[in-house]
Amino acid sequence: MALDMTYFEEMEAKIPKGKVRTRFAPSPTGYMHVGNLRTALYTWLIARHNQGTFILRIEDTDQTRQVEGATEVIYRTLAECKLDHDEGPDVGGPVAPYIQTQRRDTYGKYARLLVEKGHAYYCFCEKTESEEDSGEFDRPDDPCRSLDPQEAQARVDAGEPYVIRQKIPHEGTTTFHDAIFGDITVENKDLDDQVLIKRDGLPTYNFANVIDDHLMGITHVVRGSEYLSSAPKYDLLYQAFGWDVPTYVHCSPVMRDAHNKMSKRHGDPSYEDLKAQGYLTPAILNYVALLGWSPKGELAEQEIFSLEELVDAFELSGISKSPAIFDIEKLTHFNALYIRAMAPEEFAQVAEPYIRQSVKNPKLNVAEIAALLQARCEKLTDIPEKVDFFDALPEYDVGLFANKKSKSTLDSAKTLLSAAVGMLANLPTWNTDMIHDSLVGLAEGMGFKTSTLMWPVRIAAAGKAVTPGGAVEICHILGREETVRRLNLGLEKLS
RNA sequence: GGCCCGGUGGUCAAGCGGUUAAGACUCCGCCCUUUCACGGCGGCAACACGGGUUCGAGUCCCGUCCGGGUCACCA
Repeated sequence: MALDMTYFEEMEAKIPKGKVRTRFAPSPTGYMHVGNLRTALYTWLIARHNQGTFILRIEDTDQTRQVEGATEVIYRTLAECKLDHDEGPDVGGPVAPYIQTQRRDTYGKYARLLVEKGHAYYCFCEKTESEEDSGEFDRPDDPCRSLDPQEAQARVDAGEPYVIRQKIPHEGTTTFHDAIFGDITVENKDLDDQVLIKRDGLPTYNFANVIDDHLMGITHVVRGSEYLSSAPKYDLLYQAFGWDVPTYVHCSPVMRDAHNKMSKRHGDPSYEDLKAQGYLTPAILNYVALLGWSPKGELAEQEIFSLEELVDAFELSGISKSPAIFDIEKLTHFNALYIRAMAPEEFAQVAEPYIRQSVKNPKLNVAEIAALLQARCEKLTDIPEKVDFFDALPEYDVGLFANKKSKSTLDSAKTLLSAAVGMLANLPTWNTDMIHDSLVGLAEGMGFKTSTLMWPVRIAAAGKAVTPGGAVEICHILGREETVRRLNLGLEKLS
């Protein structure tokens, strides 16, 4: 049966040309780990930096590893991160479909084309299990490689199971170019005749990639450096078809420590985990962008980048060759910076649910509490334990009233607290300025340092040594009645 | 084991033949201060090792060591 060449011509005619086109091509096998997110980000940045097109393609050729809901996580993550795609399964596009299992026929046709051209062959050998004998490194030549094409075709027509393998030259070398690593040359004899079409008729990852990347007009192939060693086989495939080779962008992995990649297995956080841990999406993206990439020139010292700024600044030459260890402490620092940079109202909004986890009393002003928190939390999840005392005065020891830095002793605390209660109970207006000025005035009038008075007031009001905000803010938030009640309780302790 | 890639402070990193080897995180000290933070100032700390090339090498070459990847009908 002869191949229908018009099919290939039609496919070829659909390929968009002239613009940068990149693709994020996850396999729906799990969740978005940090390395994945970074790959998506870099891929998107290359497209946007060059006013190009960003495509989402789902690589689901492994039937045995489908995970339910995995594609939804991908869509959701990209959307939350604002890594919008121009083409994809959900939005369509000129080279649809964008799900590999729906392109099944295409791969078979191209594989047969390759067989016809003499760059691939049918192989009828039994499934080879990975041979454990590590002593032997010379792979025996596949007998099917030299089978007569007529005979092979006859066996295929007879329904015998087969795979299609790439026929790689035994002689010579192959040199491919990578935007990060430069030119890399390998001996062809070190390359094996990899499977292109599996026994189940579906393509292998490597083959599907080449076909789809070409047919979708992809100009920059961004992927992990673990694919570096299969890149020469890709080049050979492109050559066999007579196609232009895209620009390879191989990125070194994001590591959990010096020896291991980030992985679900080790319990390393995914994007969603990080969010649940109180990290902000823009902070995560900003940090992840800098893990393995750094800006050049003028911008070399800048660390804080919005997505828009990244689009401007992103250059392939800034991508690092060596792996980068994910440092949660530095991410935390970025997160803190992002929190502090938020408008107060915006922060109050995102902080509210966390504040309400421990502050149930509806009379307490959330915005006011949030204002105390903004410079004092690095993650949103830090919030609940910091503000629990607003709802309920914790048990505390009378010894807390003594503090040498504030020059507060149990005696001074008793004297000052007593005076403070009386004064606060009769303040004409309950606002922070009034509370502040009268407290400061009181201390001065009694010949004490301000801090010597503020310390016991705050301890009595909050019941803990470390609090967000000072005595004045805490008293104001609690309200006069509750403040007076708590201060009197403190006085009792001191008696 | 073969092949490929990498190696600047604990971490992220700038550096592109001549620099006192940036900057950030962490840690420490000081200042500010109403506790804690924030903010400001200062400090500790690095070119894996050995040979070349060169007037001069973190920067170029070779070797060693260390680390990673790959050698699937997984991606």
